[in-house]
Amino acid sequence: MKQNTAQQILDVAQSMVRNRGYSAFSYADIAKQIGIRKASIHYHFPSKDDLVKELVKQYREILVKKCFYIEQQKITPQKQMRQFVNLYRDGLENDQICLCGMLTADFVVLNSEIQAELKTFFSVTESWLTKLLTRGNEAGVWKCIQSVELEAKTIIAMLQGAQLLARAADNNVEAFDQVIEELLKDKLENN
Amino acid sequence: MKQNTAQQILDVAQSMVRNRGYSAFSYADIAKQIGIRKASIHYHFPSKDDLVKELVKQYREILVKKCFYIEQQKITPQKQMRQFVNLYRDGLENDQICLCGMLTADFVVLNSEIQAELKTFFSVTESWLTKLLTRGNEAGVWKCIQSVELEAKTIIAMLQGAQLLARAADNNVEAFDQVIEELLKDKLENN
DNA sequence: GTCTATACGAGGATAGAC
DNA sequence: GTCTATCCTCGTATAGAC
Repeated sequence: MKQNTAQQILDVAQSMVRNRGYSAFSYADIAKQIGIRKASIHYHFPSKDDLVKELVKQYREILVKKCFYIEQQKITPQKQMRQFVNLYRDGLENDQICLCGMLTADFVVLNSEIQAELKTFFSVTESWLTKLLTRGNEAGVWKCIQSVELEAKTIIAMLQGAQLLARAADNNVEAFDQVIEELLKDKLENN
Repeated sequence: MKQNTAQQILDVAQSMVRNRGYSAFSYADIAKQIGIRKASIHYHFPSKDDLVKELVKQYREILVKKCFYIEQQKITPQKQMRQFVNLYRDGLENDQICLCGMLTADFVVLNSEIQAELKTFFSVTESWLTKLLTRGNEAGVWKCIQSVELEAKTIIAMLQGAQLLARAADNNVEAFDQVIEELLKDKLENN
């Protein structure tokens, strides 16, 4: 049951960043929550930037795995879209918005390596969505009027925006749901 | 040409918050940029929370005025929608996202008074958009399938999300434009 | 209103013992 | 790997002179 300290640090840090952003969490916060000392965290992640960079990288890699899992299921594109949306929705259920959405707000404050990780995150997500939309198009279930790439970008913007709105309504998941259903009504079916 | 110090502080602070968020700007930053001392800022705004609360309040009031101005023009609903969208777009041109979008990311860190100001911001914006959509509906230019309130909420989510995406692409206004045109193509016409 | 001076704690980070 | 101790800077805030 017990995992190694580095991963414990990453887990706690992820939660904190998703709630407070880059500038408002500290090594002291993490140390307190885990029950170790600040210096121990510096052993695993020498600087805050090292930690956050690893955070984004891991977050992205796990998302890619989840997307791959969705992709290889033998279900309709609509159901795959639903599962994708649920990746974002699930976070909200625990009062957490997307790590990369949060950090994008802090974009100007971050060093260029972390910025690059964020760009990769959005690029990867967009590519995956583009593939999904293309499959749906070819199967004749959707008709993307313009380009699938643009449609993908739009869906990502929507997910991020809907999360923000939900947060401003005290993490009201229903607000998120309403917006998503409205915008994706032609692309979803019940799961 | 010279304005009073309090307003100068608010102006600089607004710019900083929209770029770095609540936790990553300081009185020292503002003081430096204006050319006064930290203590002088405390005279005008005793605490950081006082300053930010006033920031949001003023930002909202100015937005309301701009919306009122758009509303009373004798132009089509589509053109009014375009002007509304441009309120958000204009900020991006100067590498600034919406103050309230930024602060919503920091929502958990803020005190309840500031949170309330933010809620008011979204509530006011949503109401205004709802009115616009209703007028467009009644004039027969749009057909909002579901509720106009929901449609309004959706547009706001979209604007916030599109801004975030643009920021992650180094404040690429084109990314913002593409998403907006895609989503509002049936609700806009060229300005 | 603005300044200097200062208090006080927090934040990021390192050295060196265990 | 984790600890104690420590450094140094920054951030928020106040007191009191000008």
